[in-house]
Amino acid sequence: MELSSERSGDGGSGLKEEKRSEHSVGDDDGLHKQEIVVEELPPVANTEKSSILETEPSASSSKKEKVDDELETTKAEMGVVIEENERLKVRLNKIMSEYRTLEMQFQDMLKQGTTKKGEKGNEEKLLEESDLVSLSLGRVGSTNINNQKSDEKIIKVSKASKDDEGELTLGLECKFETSKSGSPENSCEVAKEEGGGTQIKRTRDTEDEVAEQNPAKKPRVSVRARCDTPTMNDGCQWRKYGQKIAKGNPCPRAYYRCTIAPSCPVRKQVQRCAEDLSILITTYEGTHNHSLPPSAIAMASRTSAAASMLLSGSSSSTSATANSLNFYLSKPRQQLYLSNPALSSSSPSHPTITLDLTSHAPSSSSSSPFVRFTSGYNNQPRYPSSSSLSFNNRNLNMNMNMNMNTNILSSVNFGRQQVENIYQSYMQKTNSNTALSQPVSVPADPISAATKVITTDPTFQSALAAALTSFIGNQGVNSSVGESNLTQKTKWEEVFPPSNSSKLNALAPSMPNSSSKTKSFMFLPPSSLPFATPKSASASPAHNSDATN
DNA sequence: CGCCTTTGACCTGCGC
DNA sequence: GCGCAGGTCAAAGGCG
Repeated sequence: MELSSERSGDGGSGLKEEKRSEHSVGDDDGLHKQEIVVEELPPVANTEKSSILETEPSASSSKKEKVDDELETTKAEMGVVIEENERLKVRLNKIMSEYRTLEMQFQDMLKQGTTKKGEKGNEEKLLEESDLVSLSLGRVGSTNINNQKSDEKIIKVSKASKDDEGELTLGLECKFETSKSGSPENSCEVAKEEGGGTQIKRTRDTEDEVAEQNPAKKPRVSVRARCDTPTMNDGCQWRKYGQKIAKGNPCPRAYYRCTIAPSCPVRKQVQRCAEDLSILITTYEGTHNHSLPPSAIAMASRTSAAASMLLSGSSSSTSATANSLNFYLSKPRQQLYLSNPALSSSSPSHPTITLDLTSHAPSSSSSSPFVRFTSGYNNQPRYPSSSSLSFNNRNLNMNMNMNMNTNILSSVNFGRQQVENIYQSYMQKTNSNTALSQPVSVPADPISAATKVITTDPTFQSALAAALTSFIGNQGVNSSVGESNLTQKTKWEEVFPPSNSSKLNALAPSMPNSSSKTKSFMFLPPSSLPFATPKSASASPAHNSDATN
């Protein structure tokens, strides 16, 4: 959405095409998609043949032989496709069986957790949560309060995955239309049903419309990154139009406007973190109304996706309690990562999502690694509008090009087993490729090992980010992602080859064909961080006085 | 000369 | 209503 309308248009049509093909068959998994190809091929071949025969009844024998040859070739190709189809069937069955196993294990874990928590006090509850290395998406506390309910939701999701329209139904229903007539922007319709309760529907044609509806809640995306240069090079051209000393931060805040197009409404604020001057906090606001240079696309898609996520989470007043996402992959003492006060206080009326690409989160007192992001308007009395995506490595480049349906997220939980599976998949891949690198010692505890890898290996971080993103970004609204889909698949398979990715796929029960259906996700190698380059000022010709601070 | 940064003034929203 | 803080405007000056 922050991307150009061109991109939106392209991606949108791509999405639509795929959806159409799904609908035409009424199945939502890759297996049947394959079958589409297989089943549709013969008629085509027959048609060709018959038409040739009919139009040229007096064709020479050589021509007939040619046709026969073509027929043979087609048959051979069909055979290959059928074989491939069979292989995919087997693989899918394996994935499904693994998923069911994992689901059972996870439910057992939840039950055990409920039992234990019933016996322990509040303080121990925190420890319990901490011990559960999980990627939990949902209301903060909801997993504690109502595990039974989340169990039901998970089951609903898995059931929904088998429904015809490729949408999540039953407990969750999500529908994304990439474009509507007259609007290059995306439309998002989210229907949520909680325990047979009311449905919340939301349609968003444009971000501006949302802004009109909630003028005080212009979404913003804030990026925290270590950067020595005055500004991050995000590929765009900016013009400084103001500077202010913000309260609570001695470093001045600089205001920039996008100058690629005169009418572009996108603005950004750049400010050094008061606590750590090496950290640059860049806050983006608005949507580009022009095409972006390639170097800017990555960041734009990232921020726009984060904004979209934020928007999708701010869809309604009730979502304030429902849109909290909480990934944590550590032993956090605090569920929430509180954004930097200097940042968050900048705009209490703006929902802000923070992509934290710094090594250490300011509020993370322990050395315990974490891969966590939180989103939501609640749970943070002081900074009610801020959310954060926080990763424990500066090199982690996770394209947050995802548009989360937080209603889905609220019913998704990753368990320890899943993390282990991710890790093991990663390790398999790593070990298969370690001929060129040093072997990785595998600690006895997979969680410890995973933790170690998370904190040390950007590749795995990217992979994990991919896992999370594919999980939560499946319902892509941002049409720009159509373009990035290939990238995603490629990178994903690099990290988790088909043989190893089954377990990961099993993590996405509601998205049986997540790898091919995921639209809203792209991740880039760490080296492609657009703002990490030493010459980042080239596209941001700012000479901020804050650099002297 | 055009584009950019700087910087003080002004506007606006919010809390008291 | 007032004050504060964030955000924006626009004139002035610098730079290539």
